[in-house]
Amino acid sequence: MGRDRKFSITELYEHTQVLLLEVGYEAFTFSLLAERLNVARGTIYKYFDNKDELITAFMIYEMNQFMKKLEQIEEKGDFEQQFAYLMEIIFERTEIQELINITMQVNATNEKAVANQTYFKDMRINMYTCLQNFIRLGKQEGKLNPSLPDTMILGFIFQSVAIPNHFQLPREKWIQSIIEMVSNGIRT
Amino acid sequence: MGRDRKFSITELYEHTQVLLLEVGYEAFTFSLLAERLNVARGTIYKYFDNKDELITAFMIYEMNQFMKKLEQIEEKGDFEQQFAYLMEIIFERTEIQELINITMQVNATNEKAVANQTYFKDMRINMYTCLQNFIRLGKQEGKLNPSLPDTMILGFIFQSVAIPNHFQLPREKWIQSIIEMVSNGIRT
DNA sequence: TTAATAATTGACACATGTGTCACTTTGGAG
DNA sequence: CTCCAAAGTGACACATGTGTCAATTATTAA
Repeated sequence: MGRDRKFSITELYEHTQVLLLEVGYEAFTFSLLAERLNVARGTIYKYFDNKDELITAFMIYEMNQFMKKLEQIEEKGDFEQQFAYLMEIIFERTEIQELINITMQVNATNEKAVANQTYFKDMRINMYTCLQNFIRLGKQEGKLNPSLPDTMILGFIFQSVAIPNHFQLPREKWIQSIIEMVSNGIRT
Repeated sequence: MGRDRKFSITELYEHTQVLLLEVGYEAFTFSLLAERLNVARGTIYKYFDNKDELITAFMIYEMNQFMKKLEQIEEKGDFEQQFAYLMEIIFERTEIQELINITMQVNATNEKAVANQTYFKDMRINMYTCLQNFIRLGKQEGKLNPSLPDTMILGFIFQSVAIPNHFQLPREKWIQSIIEMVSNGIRT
């Protein structure tokens, strides 16, 4: 029994994402979020004790979505196909990298938030180790430079989506240039 | 006449930088800065009307420092020497990129801050155009991939310093890997 | 020593965010 | 229809940041 909810947790997460990208971690408030959800601020406290707990929980949700996609990489055949797939899902969610940076700003003190953050950090490690297979495959197939540390290769790939497009190149040209640079660098 | 100042603008900028990198844009306050400078908060208002004006002024100062170094690139001879020099000064000040991202968060309303921000954005454009010669030289010498847009190459170079070093590789190895990846990509 | 001047201080009034909680609303079970 | 539990509300007390300004302090020219 009990009355119907005015919003689902999924809806809450969606607005959280939009707001976080709009205003950043520090300026994100329960007041703002409540306004977007058309509920009283107090309502949100029924679900999350505070901002840090909410944001860390949101990021776990977000990372899970991404991991589901990421895990499919193993079914994609050889290195070339896996590489193409990885770039595809990264550019499908260019905001993930930014959200991760925002989440890194969280300095949790609340117990649940600390637990969430620890869990979230483990997920990042998991992501890297999950992709180690992909890197290893690339090196085995002689496609990746074996002298580069695996983690640096991964960091490089994920960082590349953050390259600014100040001069308003068409998105397709932008993506294509990045993939070319990640693959072969800037030199001839 | 008049009494001696308790701090110079340069000192103020130094503490501003440290604080901005420590706590980020939103959490940066005059209270915090005043504490670091061992003065009353009110004192800072004699020099800057508010946080946005201070941060934008600081970034102009910071960019000027960097530009002084950057402009020397033309005296460095051929493309290879210029490239080495550019990477050297970028890694000498890895924080510049982060500070630029922080400054991008400023949403100035105050008149002086808006003017500063406009000026700051012009400086970035200047930096890019100043480096266009460098890119052009590289392409002329047949060292840079001519199919890549100049601005993308520059964005790629500057973005690369932000690659995280989560797994604590020694700094030298980290820098060396980045330069290798920027130059030749991750593939063999 | 004193007057002029500039730097500094700290209290004040205001604004915004936080976490809590007694109270209200809603909807289904009986 | 009545009652209960879950969901939602909004006011309260508190905390922290902002911008201002009259008063205080330090320095030096005369």
